[in-house]
Amino acid sequence: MSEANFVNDEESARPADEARGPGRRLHGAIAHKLGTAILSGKYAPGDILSGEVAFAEELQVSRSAYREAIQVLTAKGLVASRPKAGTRVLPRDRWNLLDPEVLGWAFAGEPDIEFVRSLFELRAIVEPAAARLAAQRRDKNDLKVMKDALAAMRRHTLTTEAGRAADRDFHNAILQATRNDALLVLSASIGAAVNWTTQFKQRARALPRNPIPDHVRVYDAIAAGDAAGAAEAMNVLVDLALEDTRSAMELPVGGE
Amino acid sequence: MSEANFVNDEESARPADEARGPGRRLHGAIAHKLGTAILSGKYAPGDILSGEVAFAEELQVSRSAYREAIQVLTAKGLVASRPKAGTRVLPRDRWNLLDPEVLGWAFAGEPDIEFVRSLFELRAIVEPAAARLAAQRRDKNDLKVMKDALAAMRRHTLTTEAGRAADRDFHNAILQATRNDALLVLSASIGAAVNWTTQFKQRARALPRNPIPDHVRVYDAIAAGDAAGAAEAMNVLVDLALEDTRSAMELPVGGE
DNA sequence: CGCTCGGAATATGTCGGAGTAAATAGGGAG
DNA sequence: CTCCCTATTTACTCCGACATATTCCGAGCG
Repeated sequence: MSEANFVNDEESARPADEARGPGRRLHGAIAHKLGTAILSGKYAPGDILSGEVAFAEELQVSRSAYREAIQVLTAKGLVASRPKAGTRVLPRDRWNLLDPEVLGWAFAGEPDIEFVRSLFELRAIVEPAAARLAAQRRDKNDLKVMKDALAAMRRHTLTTEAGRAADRDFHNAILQATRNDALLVLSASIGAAVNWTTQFKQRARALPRNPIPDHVRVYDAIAAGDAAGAAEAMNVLVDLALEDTRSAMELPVGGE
Repeated sequence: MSEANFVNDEESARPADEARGPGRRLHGAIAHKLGTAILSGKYAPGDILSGEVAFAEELQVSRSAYREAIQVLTAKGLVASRPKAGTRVLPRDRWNLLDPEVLGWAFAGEPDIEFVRSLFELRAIVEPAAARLAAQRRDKNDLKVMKDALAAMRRHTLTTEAGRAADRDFHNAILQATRNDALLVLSASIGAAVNWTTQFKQRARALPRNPIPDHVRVYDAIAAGDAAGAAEAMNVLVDLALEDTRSAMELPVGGE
């Protein structure tokens, strides 16, 4: 129906250089620009973003556009505004790091290694438990989605974007099968970690293991309703991914 | 520097006692009103919020105020707006349920039992693992914060707001000690679940166990650096809280 | 009778200005 | 010399108007 693609995900995809023109979602572009600047450390916590008028003039946009962007950042816990005091960057523990858009900003430039480590620890904690719940609660449709994702992973390799998307879909289907809304919100964070794994391994030219069999083991346990087996299989999968990524991270990022 | 306490958050610290008070900014009040309406199910996913002008007239505010509120909801993934098509409520899996403000909206009215269950499952998954990491990484300051929180829990009972705040502080300190930013973001969600536990048990007049000894066991294990013991002790703590809440939830909410 | 193209209506996105609250600096009193 | 009160400056918050993009509907054509 027409409601299917109502959500336009391609917002904030273009830089703000064309701010003057009839761009779409001007404040989205500003928010992207400021968000990446904050996440990359260009603005440190406690720093002040000089006033509305200064920024609006610098970016050649009206104050409203800048203001709406600030509103977005405020809603995500990145900044706080007060009269006379200006807009300040909040300390990191206020940031909503699991917000999909914030994650995108974090991975837009060179993501912080410590943050990637945090994400992998989150995976190692959440995904085995999620696989356990999924084994108990999955229905036929969940299994079909997982099976299709596995097939897509086999068809395209992990070297293609389609393959990585299938990988994310597989992990997402497990979270969906837990019937837990709070866990489902983590899908963006876990997807980012999964994506980072494959992309990083590819960059480091270290693709020592074929991850498909490990995924199949997880699927089989979930399909069989084997909760303990699913948790253990997922544990193995995450541990291997963590190990590969950790060994790859020791090397300098730019291999060439 | 003197910039330390710039973040006087009088909006995220209070749970829901000042729900109707327009103490915040105007657009914040609108966002609260609309957010609670969406979270309570008054607006179902896919529903359209009639145009800006209609709402602005209905609420007796200007379009900008309404618009900024919509911007906040959009940033939290609750709604999406397109020209001519109006503003629609997104499906639940897009909502950022772990956002502190969204959580506050969810608990403002009668929270959904299924959602509370999801939050408790999240606790059961994350907190033992967090205690394990905390036992390995905590420093003296972390232990001091936990000890102070325990003392405050003893001084005030769980029946007072101060006591509940101390309870949340204790669990928060554990997350802080994990040195994991991704886990730290979950503090709001876990704090909401913790708060709900004590408040609900109080309402149901079922306070069968003194939770302090369980907390002390967790603290001792973390202080001793006993990772496995900390995880197990936290496991017991969460299981008991879950059991108590589950048995209380069977009863009708209004005990009188 | 069905499809396509074009115009009009409508809701969103954007802009600049007025009002208000807060922090700082300066002056006066103790 | 120190402390408190007040006035000014500053920057956010709110408001109404304009521009623009998208959708719906109708007319014309095949």
